[in-house]
Amino acid sequence: MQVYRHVVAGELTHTHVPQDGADLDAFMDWFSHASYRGPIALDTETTGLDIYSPNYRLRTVQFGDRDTAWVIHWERGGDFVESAHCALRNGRRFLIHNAPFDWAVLDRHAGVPLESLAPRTVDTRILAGLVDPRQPQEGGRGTGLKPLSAWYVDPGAPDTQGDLTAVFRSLGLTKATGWAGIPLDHPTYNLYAGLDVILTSRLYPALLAELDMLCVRQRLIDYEHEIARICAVMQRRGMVLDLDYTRQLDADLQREAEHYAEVATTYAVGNVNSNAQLASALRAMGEVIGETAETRTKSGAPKLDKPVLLALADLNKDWKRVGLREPNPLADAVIRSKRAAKWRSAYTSTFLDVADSEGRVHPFINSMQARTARMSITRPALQTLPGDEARIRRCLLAEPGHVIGSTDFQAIEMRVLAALADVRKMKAGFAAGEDIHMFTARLIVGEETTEAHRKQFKTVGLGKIYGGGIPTLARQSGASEEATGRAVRAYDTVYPEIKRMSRRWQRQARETGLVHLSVTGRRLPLDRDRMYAVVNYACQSAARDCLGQSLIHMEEAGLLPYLRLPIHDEVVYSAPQAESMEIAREIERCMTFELHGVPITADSKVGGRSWGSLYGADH
DNA sequence: GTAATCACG
DNA sequence: ACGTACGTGATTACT
Repeated sequence: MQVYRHVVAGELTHTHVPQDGADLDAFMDWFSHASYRGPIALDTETTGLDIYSPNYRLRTVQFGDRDTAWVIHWERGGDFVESAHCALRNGRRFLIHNAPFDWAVLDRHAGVPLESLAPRTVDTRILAGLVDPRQPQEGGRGTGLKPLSAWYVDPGAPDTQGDLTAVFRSLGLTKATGWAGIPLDHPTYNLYAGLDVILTSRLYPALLAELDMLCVRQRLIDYEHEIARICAVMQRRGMVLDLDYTRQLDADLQREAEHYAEVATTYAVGNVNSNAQLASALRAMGEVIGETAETRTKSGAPKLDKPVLLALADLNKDWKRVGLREPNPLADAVIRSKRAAKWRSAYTSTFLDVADSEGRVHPFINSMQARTARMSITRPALQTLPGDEARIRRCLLAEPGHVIGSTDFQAIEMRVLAALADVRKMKAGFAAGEDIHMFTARLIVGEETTEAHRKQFKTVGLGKIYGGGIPTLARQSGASEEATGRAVRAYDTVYPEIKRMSRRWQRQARETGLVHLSVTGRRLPLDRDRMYAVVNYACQSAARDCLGQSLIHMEEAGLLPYLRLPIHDEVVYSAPQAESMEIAREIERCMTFELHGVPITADSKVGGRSWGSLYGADH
């Protein structure tokens, strides 16, 4: 038996690394008596993050409590696999920090279905996020194992991941190759593998005590674990990639990027991503850029973003000729080259990189990422695919014989605002089934309300949710500050409860440590200099919890196998063509309920085989 | 690492 | 006292 000793918070800990059958028997003996010591921490070390690539390997599985860890070398196969497998399947409850990752690894590479593991998992990352969702750079304690261990367990706890990258370098490996290349018996690798479970184990009682002290309800903790599990099922299912189309588009975009980059070089811009080169070249052509404060960035450089370049190229935001000026050919070439290169690197190339051997992408869904617990999707970032044309979304398909559907909440944040701030007239509008922005416009303008009025008050409503001021709203809408000011004052007159509730929430937060307690009991920390953001946080998090509750309804209704992605106020799914309308109706039903007397409603679109069929020119 | 940029709700 | 646009992921240039 290899044993490593390490002092954690002044106490000696032991990390055991079994070398033979007798050592594994000792592990099983420890494991079978571990029930006296509460839930066991569980972790894995693997060859990297590309869980779905064909040469991915599970290297070790670690188990531990507050002073003892066992690092089982899964990679050695035979009895090592047998022992770890036996422990994993024995029905015991486990603590995992960031469980969705280990669920996915163990489901795919250890034959432990997430249906078996997830219901007996407590995720310490979820617990930490319910205490304080902020990252260290936002003034929080973070939700990573390292910052949390430093806060709750031992300020001197090693940065097990960070320190290992230094070890990788000393072995001639990199961050990318180290996890796969480090020898299985490397002492630091094994010690740190063990420390991860020891730290997780020690985090647990500290977080439980904190949650208890803060009166965070168990119902919320359970709810988040269910949502995490549902999202893990969606990740495991993944989404079909149209490989031929994606390869073709990737090549087309590469040609497009290179062609326009070539054009840019004829204007002395050798690198279209260098704004310094671009600024001097545009000035040499006689263009006026960065002359006023508004046309410069924070650091004083001339602003050269998409709106600026589109205007120079005489294009509107739909990339159509305006006819206001002679198009600047350099600006035109640079935006086209940059867009093609970005679409390729962010989308098509990533799709091809992360696809599994069957051509499916399995995006990582972080079910409580933002401060408001909004979800995020990465590898690839499927929440941020271009919506103005369908080319990128066409890469993603429904299953064979299925079609893509999308059901979204209708104006969810406005409804949530009406419900939470108890906005009397707004609630009446929703209760009457009205289009809320038209309803508002009619309340203020009267009979002669036009589509332009609707648009104006929609902007004001969005401004209320974001906490925007008159100058920002005016800039957004293009209207004058006078007109915008009048519209905002009229809005405040018909819906006075919003401002009142904002002040009340801010006052309450000042009395309770700058934390707003959401309608679901979630703790939303506020920044002292941005207290006005409480309205946004309350609405955004309540809207997120509406989606979370809907996902739970959908699972209960047997719809989880169809679900593919949660996108803030929308779910995307793949449904058998013949039943697609019925499934869409069922999903709508799962997204329909009341919140404080305000109807929350949903609306579906059902398309063809590709996600792109719901977007752009195809639609 | 920070800033700038661009993609989304 | 007043007013403040919110939340993400990803890439690239530059220090």
